[in-house]
Amino acid sequence: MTEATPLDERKQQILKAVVSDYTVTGVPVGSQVLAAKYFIALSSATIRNELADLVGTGYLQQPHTSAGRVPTDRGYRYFVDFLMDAEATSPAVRRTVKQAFETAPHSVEGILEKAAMVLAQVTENVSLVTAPETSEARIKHIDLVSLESQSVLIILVLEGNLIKQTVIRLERAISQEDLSRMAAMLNRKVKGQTADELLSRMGQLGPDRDEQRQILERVIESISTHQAQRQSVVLHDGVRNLLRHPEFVEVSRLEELLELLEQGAQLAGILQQVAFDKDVEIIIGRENTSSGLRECSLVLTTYKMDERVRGTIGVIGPTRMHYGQVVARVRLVSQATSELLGPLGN
Amino acid sequence: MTEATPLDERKQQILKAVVSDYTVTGVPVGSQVLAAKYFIALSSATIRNELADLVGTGYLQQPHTSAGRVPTDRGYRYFVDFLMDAEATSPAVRRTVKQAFETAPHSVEGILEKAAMVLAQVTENVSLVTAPETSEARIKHIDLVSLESQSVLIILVLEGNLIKQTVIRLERAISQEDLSRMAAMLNRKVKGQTADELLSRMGQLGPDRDEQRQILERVIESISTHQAQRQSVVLHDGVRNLLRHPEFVEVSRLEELLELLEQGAQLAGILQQVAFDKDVEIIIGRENTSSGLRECSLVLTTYKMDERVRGTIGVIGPTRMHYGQVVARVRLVSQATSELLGPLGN
DNA sequence: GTTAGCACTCGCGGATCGAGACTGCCAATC
DNA sequence: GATTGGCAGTCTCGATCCGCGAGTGCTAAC
Repeated sequence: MTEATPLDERKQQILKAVVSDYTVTGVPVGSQVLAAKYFIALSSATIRNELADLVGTGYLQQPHTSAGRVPTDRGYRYFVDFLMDAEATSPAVRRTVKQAFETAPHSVEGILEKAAMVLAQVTENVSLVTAPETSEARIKHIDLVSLESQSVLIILVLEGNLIKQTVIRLERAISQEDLSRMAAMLNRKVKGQTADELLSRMGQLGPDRDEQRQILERVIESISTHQAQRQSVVLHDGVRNLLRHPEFVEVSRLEELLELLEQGAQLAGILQQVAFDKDVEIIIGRENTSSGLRECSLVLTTYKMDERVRGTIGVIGPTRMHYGQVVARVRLVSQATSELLGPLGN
Repeated sequence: MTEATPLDERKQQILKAVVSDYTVTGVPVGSQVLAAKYFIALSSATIRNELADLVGTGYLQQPHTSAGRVPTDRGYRYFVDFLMDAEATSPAVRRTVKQAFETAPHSVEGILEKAAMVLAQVTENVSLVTAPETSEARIKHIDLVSLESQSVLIILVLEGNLIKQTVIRLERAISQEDLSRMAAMLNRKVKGQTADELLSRMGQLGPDRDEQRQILERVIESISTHQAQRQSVVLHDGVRNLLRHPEFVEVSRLEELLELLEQGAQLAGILQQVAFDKDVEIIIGRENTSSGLRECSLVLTTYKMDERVRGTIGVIGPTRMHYGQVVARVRLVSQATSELLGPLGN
């Protein structure tokens, strides 16, 4: 592309009109349509001149010589950065979101699943939600259950009623009574701390308490490995929505995207890089490092729990999407999710 | 269709050849191909006569006058009932399955997720797995965790380390110490019983133990509602595999199917009807009651846990699938899953 | 700077056509 | 009576062609 060119007012308005029209019709926008629908004071010839400039500076492109204009990634970028109107979400959408969350269970996972579902529904795209960071989540409760022989099931309740489980094998069999006593003791020591804190205080348990120490080590390990596992999983919903978009009649694009979604790891990497301080982050087309997302855009934000940012939530769709609306709805669902997760924090 | 016509040996062989060839090539099979590849002793004219008969009796059809023959649903049915060879699974596939399960966690959910994943992989179709029946699952452990104010988190460990959680609100606040005592008591009473059994013995807790009774009621309720919820969810994986099948270049078919998968309830109904006594059940094309599955086949079997049948596992794919291979692989994964779930039973 | 006019380009959809693949049928053959 | 070779007929598929319409770029006039 060429260097950043400041656009004069009229060029901005024309770019805005092209993006707006194209996102709803899906058809390349011609000079006559623009003159008739958006710029009655101007002739199509004038607009043609401006369009030619916008093509020259890389904000627009033509699929072929005698077609209308289509925004480039750069055009979309300019649009979302400077031209996009702040849109209010309609009452119908707010109601949909509210109702969806009313039936959500009292657990982080349940709420996030609902969030993914309703976000896909209201944006008509694929929703993405990362699992929350747990390494600094406070431990609420620990329980030990005796299984057969020397196996013990460790149940860990974290903030947000997030439950983790691991099975460990001990060197000798321990009765359920002993395990319960041990669990009670662990609870007193451990409650309200994070895995990180625990790790640094491991020394306080003397070497005499061998089994307790062993279990505690596994508890910490369980938190962090679960963390690693979960981070490569991205909840998503609404793949069927993509099929309605004409850009996916070619199945090959869909295939790349599905691969990304079903394996998850690469996608998780992208979502993790979302700046936690920004409001809503938009990644357009080739701005994506992943080639499968060449013609897709991501609209991402974060959700909070207990006043801290804990994960990413957003949508993925074709670059030709109604950014204003999608941004508003992603923000809405993110806020609703955070509100719902809040009271689970303690 | 016409009445059931017994097929003579040669017609059977021809039907078998048509199905076999069509499932691998995807192209309607002509008389010359059949004569050259499968029946060198016969002329194409003879085969044409036979083919015409098979069309007349409804086992085959022609897409148009000058095309080869394609099996009808009835043809596939005859094939899988009488003609299909028992196929052995290749060592490579066995290894894939084994390796996949080696990294599975020690919980029902984790194992079933892995099963869905690997089944999709080895059959190159979409895998389906229902959650296990829990109404007659034995309770292993109960734990009560005090949340803020009067809320209590009930954690329930069932057979197979299946964990369920619910939050309830009590009429008065109870300390964690009291809750722990109550949990210990509940554990003694409840351990090893099923929800059904508990329900019938509710009377044994006197009315004086009001809170205990209330909690117990919620425990039972939690098992059964979770049951209802879970039953409308069908684990699945491998949607991307479908895109490789030429029958899904038309996106509309895919859309119907995705809708079925993402909502789940209807599909769950179908899967539940799988006869638990049969080995592998195959449902072909229009034999499906659901219109979205008109051109799909299901290959289903069950998995066991603790010697009892607990759920359904299988795949969904286009009617044109390699039934012999798919059946063998579904069976393999089902057995591996059952073996892995077995030791979790106690 | 704006505009009307005009020649030009190009994609799209429909029509046409020939090649190729199979079939069904008939008459000859075993 | 079953089987077979031959042959005319049918139909799809892909390539090609063509005209329409949409839209452009350019030029000259305002």
